[in-house]
Amino acid sequence: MIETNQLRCFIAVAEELHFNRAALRLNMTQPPLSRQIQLLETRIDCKLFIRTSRSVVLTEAGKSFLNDARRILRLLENAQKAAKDISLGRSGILRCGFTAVTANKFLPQLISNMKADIPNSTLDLKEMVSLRQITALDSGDLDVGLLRPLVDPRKYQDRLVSRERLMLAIPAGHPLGAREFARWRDLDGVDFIMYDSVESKYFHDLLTVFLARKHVRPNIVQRLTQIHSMLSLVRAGVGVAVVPESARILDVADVEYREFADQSSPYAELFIVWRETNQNPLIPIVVDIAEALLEQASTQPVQPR
Amino acid sequence: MIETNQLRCFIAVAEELHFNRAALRLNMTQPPLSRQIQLLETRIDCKLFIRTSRSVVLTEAGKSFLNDARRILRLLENAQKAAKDISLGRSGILRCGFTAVTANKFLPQLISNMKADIPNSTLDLKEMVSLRQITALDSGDLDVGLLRPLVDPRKYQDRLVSRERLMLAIPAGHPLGAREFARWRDLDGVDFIMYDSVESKYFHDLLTVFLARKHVRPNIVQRLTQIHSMLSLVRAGVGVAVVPESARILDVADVEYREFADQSSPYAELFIVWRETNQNPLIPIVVDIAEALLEQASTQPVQPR
DNA sequence: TGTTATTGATACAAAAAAGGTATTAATGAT
DNA sequence: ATCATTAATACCTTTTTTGTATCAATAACA
Repeated sequence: MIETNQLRCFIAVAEELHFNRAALRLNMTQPPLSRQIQLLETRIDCKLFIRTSRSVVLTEAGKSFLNDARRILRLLENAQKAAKDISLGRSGILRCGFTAVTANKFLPQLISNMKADIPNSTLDLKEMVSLRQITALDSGDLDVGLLRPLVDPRKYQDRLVSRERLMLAIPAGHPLGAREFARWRDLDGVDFIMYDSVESKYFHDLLTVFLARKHVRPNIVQRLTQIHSMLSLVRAGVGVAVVPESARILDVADVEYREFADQSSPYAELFIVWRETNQNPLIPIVVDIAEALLEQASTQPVQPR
Repeated sequence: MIETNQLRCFIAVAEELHFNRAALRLNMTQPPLSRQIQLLETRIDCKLFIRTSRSVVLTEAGKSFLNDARRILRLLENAQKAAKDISLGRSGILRCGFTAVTANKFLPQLISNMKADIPNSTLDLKEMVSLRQITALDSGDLDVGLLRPLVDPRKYQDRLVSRERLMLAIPAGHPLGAREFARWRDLDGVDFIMYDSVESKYFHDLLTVFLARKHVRPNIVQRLTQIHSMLSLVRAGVGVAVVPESARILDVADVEYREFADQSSPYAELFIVWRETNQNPLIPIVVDIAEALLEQASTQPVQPR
């Protein structure tokens, strides 16, 4: 069976294309190196180098194997480091799902706080819609998810980690900008850019329910998924939109924001969710960090740049 | 440094959670297995198992390392297999130059036979004129070339892979279409579409030499490079042309073809060419396949669609 | 509570593998 | 034709791994 030492020998020779220099680099002499390479070649049962007594070149098979050998050694080092870090309780890898909206404000903060508190930890981030995150939690592809509230509490633990006000986004100079605070009833009949009912189900439902309760019927001119696209249309004067506060970070020119005066205005909530059975020691740590962010956020509102 | 053998030992113990059973599975005795695991633990510098003298359990670090160890061994096996496959020519990349005319008939057959015989192989096709292919073979940019005979036999290996008759292409209703077989002498003074002397040097020289020997002087009204363009002009009634049999595949409407009665009529030959020093294991295989196509072709002439 | 059976660790000798030195064989350069 | 370079081979030494015998710890059971 192939040993990693042979991989190291092979990589050295492949990089130097010279047995003597390679041996020097490996702190050994040339003959045993030659034999290690021969051994390797008999084990995988194919020539890796073409040697004339004057030069050494990689075969096609050798090139392929060089790639793989490098990758394998890299993986081995990572595995080693990961195991040690875990044993020191210091870190490890946390696979974390997130939804596109999260990326605006919450995620950057989470990442930087994670780095500060647990320097050796790795957040393995994967963007996926809330529902997909749930299945990934089940299959073990994710350790935690950052998603909108739609979770079956029997199987999952969750904590609220972000709670943002919704704001009115209007093009500069729009009549609704005259007031310092927006009023919901003013949206009645106004050209309005709405969330897609499938792709952005959470925001769609949130707004639809709230508008219906307020008996306000804006004139929906477009349905979109990406908040960024919505703001572009707002800027173009297609209509107004209601977006979470963190959308300000996108910093779209010529778009202004107004808070709603009405204190009953809905919040967009974000939860961190994980399976109770998942033993990853980073989970309680990241949950703490994420919860701490909620408190920070409530005292320090988003400012436009 | 960690050796793959230690990974195998570790996986066995992690799966059996029992040193004796694991040792049995590894065809060894328990004491050396214990020491291998200890060695592994000192090398990655963390405990992988919690052993009471009665039971063995994985630590968190051990669980992480088990995942990685399995993945690494799997990768190693795949790497081994991939390298061997390439060396056997069961997979890999063959960079193959071809001339535009080749693409009509020969190349599609070659590609489909390659796919059938060596499913994992990739033909990396690059269209270039014969001369350019030669320089590309020298520089190592190509493994094989499909080109017209103009090769210095000292540096290259070559094999004939295609041999086609030239045919007369005429617009429907042209007087020369009256006969079932064309005669070269009938071309004397006839409006004729000729090959470009530079870009289509091979066909140009072939025809020029042959016509001169027959003392036939057609009236050359146009010089072109692309056979397809020539046939378009034939169709438009600009003149007649002499094209390789495989041009029929282009299936230009209102153009008819006549074989030459004269058995001495020239052939258009195609060779597969490679450098003897090129070790790509796919070369002998593709050469075989290409040669086999010649035999097929000689018994099965091109039919118009 | 004492005995036994089970199980991983340790000690030491034997075997295998890897490494080192000296030399050979092949070949490009002079 | 000779020399220099370079990978392979032969042979010996050192290191590593393995196996046998045994120990130490402990759970099971009488």
